[in-house]
Amino acid sequence: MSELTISQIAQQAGIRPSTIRYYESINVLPEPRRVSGQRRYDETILERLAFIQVTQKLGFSLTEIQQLLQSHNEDAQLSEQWQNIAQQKLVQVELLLQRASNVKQLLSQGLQCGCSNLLDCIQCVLLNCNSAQR
Amino acid sequence: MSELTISQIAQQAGIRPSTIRYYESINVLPEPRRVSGQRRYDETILERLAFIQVTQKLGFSLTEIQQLLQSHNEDAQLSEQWQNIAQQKLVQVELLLQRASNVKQLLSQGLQCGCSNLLDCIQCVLLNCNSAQR
DNA sequence: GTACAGGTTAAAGTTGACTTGAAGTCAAGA
DNA sequence: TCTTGACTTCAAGTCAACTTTAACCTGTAC
Repeated sequence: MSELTISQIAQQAGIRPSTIRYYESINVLPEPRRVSGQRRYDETILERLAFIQVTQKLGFSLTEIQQLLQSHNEDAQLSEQWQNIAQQKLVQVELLLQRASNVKQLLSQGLQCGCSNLLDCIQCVLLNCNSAQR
Repeated sequence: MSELTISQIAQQAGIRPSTIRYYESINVLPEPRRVSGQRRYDETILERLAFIQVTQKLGFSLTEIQQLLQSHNEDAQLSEQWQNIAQQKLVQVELLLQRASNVKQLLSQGLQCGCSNLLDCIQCVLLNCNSAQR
């Protein structure tokens, strides 16, 4: 039941207080309760912030994240809508995962083979050349 | 040896001609040869554009991408620099891969369990609840 | 030869995601 | 009571990554 201030939350989440206020202003975060005008949060907000951070890194816009987070206490249509968005996003995440593992391979093989630039490495990976070429 | 115009390249890469000119202006793409003032490309540019697109999605800035692409025909120091950047980036990509697969699990399990919003689903995934709850 | 489709540049505008600044409120401590 | 530190709002500023605009050029088709 511990109640945290905006800067405590910010610190734990690794972001700035202004970011939290901004998220609230665009409805990505709900309005928290207040103590003499100041925001107070419980720790569940951290879960939400973590989700926002990861999905952002995955290329979701804040508008999309807001849609994902907000088909709540609404009718069945919106629940369907969330399923649709989630389905779309799932496809995108899968694609990104594939491509990311290609880049991962490119980078790590590049580090092994000792190519001096990336386009060399692309060739190197495509040709499956493992030998160091200095 | 087919020579393609800027809009043909743009179409194949799924971007706009203006983006290609922009990339050239910030040295992410090399200056192409010209025919009476107009840019002409061969298809290898598509490889480079594909790489740019993926790495961008993975969170690299254009400045970082430029660094990765440009430690070329330069001395050994720059080659080392590219190895350093590649090493750093590899760590980031691995982290992102982990997190992405969490989100993937969240989204796909969310679709299975029929939760009507994401925070329910986070709970659902954490509690390992597989049953549909309507 | 003139219209037109598609290219060119340089500069200004846009968008998303924040950050900063100014001016004010509030509670606790000296 | 007065200062201090941490909060508040609202508006304006910033930054990356493009896009749009305006004015112009060029090769081909009629």
